[in-house]
Amino acid sequence: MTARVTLDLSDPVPPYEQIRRQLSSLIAVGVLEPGSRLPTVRSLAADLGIAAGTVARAYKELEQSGLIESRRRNGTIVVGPPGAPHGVAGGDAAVMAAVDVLIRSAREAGIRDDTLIDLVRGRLTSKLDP
Amino acid sequence: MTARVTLDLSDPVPPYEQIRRQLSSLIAVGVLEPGSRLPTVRSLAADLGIAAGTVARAYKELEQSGLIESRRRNGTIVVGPPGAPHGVAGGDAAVMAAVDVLIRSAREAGIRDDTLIDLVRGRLTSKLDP
DNA sequence: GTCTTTGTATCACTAGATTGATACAAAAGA
DNA sequence: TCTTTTGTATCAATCTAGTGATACAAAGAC
Repeated sequence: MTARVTLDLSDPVPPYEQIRRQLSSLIAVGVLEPGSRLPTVRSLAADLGIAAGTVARAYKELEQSGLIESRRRNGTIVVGPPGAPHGVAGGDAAVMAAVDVLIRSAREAGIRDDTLIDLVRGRLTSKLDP
Repeated sequence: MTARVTLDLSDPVPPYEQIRRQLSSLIAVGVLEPGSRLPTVRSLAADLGIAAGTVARAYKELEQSGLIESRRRNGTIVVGPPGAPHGVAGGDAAVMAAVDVLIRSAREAGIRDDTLIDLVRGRLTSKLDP
């Protein structure tokens, strides 16, 4: 249960952000279910060969996003995604399906992955007002 | 036609990246159609109050993504998105529709915007092998 | 052929981000 | 109550990315 997070030091994305992204999407996908315990900051740091503070930073940001919850001495557990607070598991399934549809149609249209991300981002921000 | 790009200096995202993202999504959405002329690096830089090299960097990355094409003395024009090279306008419309469906279902599920981006990213990378 | 307008390349400076180390704080358990 | 295990805070060192300035190069206009 340790090796679900990987680091690529040649990636320009900094380690704490790699950790954050991977855990975020694992939680969003449902691989990490609410109640799951994450490794302690020290153990994950040791596994990855980095400082504990780096893992702590990733955890902190995930907590601010409402995906996990850290308590001293108790460790860190998954509480999200916050979308289906009443156990409505269908919500996330619908989102996942929508993601897959999007990716398939984007690939068919020949849109690059980076461009697709930009597209979603742009659409998200432009949907704030209306 | 100049003010379609905005800078937010308080945003941690650097200026060149803000420019890149905005133009990328404008092109992907179709607001900037193939053949459109982008402002010159100097004029856009002057409008935004930044150095020309900063705009040039954004343009360079967009060119590497295949979205625009720069020629000396000729300026820079939109050539993409590369998805519908034969004028199949329906391709991008399908992608746009998929994006909207995704955003709507994510909002209904209460998923944060940042988390949604992470989710799409994670799904994109995990879809490389299979 | 010259001039002017465009993008391109380079380079040093600065500012900020990231990290690792260390010390601190809380909370559970013996 | 003492100890241990966890997360948290801090802080300085390093490193890298981003920028602005300047000079260069190509290509069309005249």
